[in-house]
Amino acid sequence: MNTQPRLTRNQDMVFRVLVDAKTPLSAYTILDQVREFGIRAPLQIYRALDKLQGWGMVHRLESLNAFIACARADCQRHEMVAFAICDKCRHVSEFSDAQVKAHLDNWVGDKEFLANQTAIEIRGTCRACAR
Amino acid sequence: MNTQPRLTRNQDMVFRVLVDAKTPLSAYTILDQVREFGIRAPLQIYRALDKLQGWGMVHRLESLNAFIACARADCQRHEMVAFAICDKCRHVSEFSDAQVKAHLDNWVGDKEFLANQTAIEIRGTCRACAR
DNA sequence: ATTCTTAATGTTATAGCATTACAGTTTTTT
DNA sequence: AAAAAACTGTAATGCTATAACATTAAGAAT
Ligand SMILES: [Zn+2]
Ligand SMILES: [Zn+2]
Ligand SMILES: [Zn+2]
Ligand SMILES: [Zn+2]
Repeated sequence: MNTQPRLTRNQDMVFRVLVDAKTPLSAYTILDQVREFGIRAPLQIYRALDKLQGWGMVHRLESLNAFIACARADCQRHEMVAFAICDKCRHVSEFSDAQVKAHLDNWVGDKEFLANQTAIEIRGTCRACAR
Repeated sequence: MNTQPRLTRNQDMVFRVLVDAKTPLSAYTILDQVREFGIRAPLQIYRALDKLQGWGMVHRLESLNAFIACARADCQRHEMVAFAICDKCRHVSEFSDAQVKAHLDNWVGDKEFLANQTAIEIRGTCRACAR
């Protein structure tokens, strides 16, 4: 998507909260953590998140209605990314798999479907939580 | 998941609405369509949807917060299913791809992640809407 | 520097999605 | 018949997201 400029004050606050978090956060949880810095409304969070997502710095986890900082260096490059989400501890592993991407691209190509964005989210239990 | 018994009154009403629909419906849209039959509260819809999902008769589209009747004969079998969702007309194509499943199984196997459920949702534009 | 233009911010209100808690009923099993 | 399990009804509440509008800040053009 668009290339990333210098972050504004709100964008920077939201991004920092997500980077520090060990688990995905909802927009309202982020809001709670930046209230002390003068942000008061959900919309301020959602606007910052929209920008950060556009720059590949943050991902939205559709099955959680939550957001997480990108775990990779430069995420707008690999464009199809998958998440393994632990339902016990909420740890999230981000990865990309070229072969999965190839197969899905293949399918949508056959159907002449124009793909914009793909969400792959695996819910389960991580190794640590499985003991 | 569990094998499907005879549907109760509420489950049957909700399922029929979804089967008749041409696009995914939110729980509240379903509610609107069954109010005339005496259902009044969202929870009655969500309870029916939970059961129907467990039996593989209905899928939840995470990126839409909406639900759709399964397009396949016996969906609890193939357990990893993907959706291509048109953002213009909301048409949804359900498909499964053994190779995608194999690659993702491979990844979670390496990480010793115990997968329960996988959501794959491709958002974009269908052939008809692309002209 | 001043105007023009675009992007970001602040605020309130509202819309949309989902669950908790509790009480009652029906169905199935023993 | 009694006990257990599944399903239903209802009200209240909580969480997630956007619409609408006014204001301010930042960048480009003259
Ligand atoms: Zn990423
Ligand atoms: Zn875990
Ligand atoms: Zn299905
Ligand atoms: Zn379409």
